[in-house]
Amino acid sequence: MDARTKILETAARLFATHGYDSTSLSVVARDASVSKALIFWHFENKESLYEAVLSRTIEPYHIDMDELAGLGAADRISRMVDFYYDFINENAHSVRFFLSLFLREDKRPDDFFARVLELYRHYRELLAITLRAGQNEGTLSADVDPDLHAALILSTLNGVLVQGFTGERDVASPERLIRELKSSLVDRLRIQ
Amino acid sequence: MDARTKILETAARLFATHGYDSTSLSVVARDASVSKALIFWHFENKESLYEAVLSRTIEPYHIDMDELAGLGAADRISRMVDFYYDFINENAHSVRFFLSLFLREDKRPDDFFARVLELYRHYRELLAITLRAGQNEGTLSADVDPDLHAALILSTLNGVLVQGFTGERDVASPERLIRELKSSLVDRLRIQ
DNA sequence: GTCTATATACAGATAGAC
DNA sequence: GTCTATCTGTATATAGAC
Repeated sequence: MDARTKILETAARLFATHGYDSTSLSVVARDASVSKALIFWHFENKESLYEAVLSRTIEPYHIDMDELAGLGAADRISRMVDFYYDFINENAHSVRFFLSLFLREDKRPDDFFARVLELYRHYRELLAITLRAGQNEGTLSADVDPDLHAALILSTLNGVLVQGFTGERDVASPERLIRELKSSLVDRLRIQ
Repeated sequence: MDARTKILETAARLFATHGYDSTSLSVVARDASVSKALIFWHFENKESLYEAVLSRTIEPYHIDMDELAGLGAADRISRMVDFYYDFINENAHSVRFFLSLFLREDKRPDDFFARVLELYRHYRELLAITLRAGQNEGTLSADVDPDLHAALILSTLNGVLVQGFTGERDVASPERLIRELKSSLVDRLRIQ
């Protein structure tokens, strides 16, 4: 691996765990086994390095809802819930990082946040569209507002993932919570 | 207001918005209109100031579930949901701050986190107890696990508050989400 | 209790050799 | 591309006058 990549990976790990200000370039250099000066040769300054790290981090984020064809609306939603949960698990470190950035008022590079929010909205719209389709087909109960209920499902998913991040899992594992979510917020809408 | 209190309040605001490392004592001193040296006279060092701030922040946190007597189980749960939501709104700044601390791996003073987690568990237990009581009375459906369902309600509440923090409220306001939460996760359990 | 002045360490960033 | 040596600013923290 070349030095530039080594720097990026090391910085990504440190930024994500300690934050921007608490991560000194001296430590990045030491952990990446390069000199501080080399960081400034590859990146204009600390902020540029940070942006390069965010850019790399967000790169694999995408929504790809294939293999949903042929399923009923409720099953499609159920799969979408699993998709979201798997995505969070696969990207746990960076998702946690982005969430912590959202909660801080400073150091929020708007470009990246816009992209994350866009993916988020897109996913919510897919949920809402699927709910509405199920209602129109007559396979899902019509007594919920599709947009509102989609937002609730997403909020619950976020709550479950936050729960996972805080390490509070004595009562209910994330997996059990996801099953209960599906049971209470998806399966109850099914019309036989 | 005495200087010590002024320092504590200024530091609380700055720590909460910018975090520990990004908050310099020079800025705290300037915003509190005191000298840097005075901070060190009142507090041993920056970390002590931080702990004093956390201690003050957490002080008003408590769970006080009065005026629930006489209500049926479902209404009690509904009130508890409102209680949680109101609590978050009243303490939005500090709750947001604590949540962001939970997501970082460093600077987690364990004493305070233990206290916050204890309140959290206590609230969840109150929910679970009330659910179980309703099932035993026959006013709530018995086809959910009380502990698991209580955890799900709490996860959803947390998701709604995170949603509020991220500023994503175009589709659904927190208030509408809370109403949908009650409708889907509480009212559906009612047995007439 | 509160201040000014200062010590000390380390941050981000640059110069210049190789 | 990569290094060592160094500059400059600012951070935490202390000394000592009032």
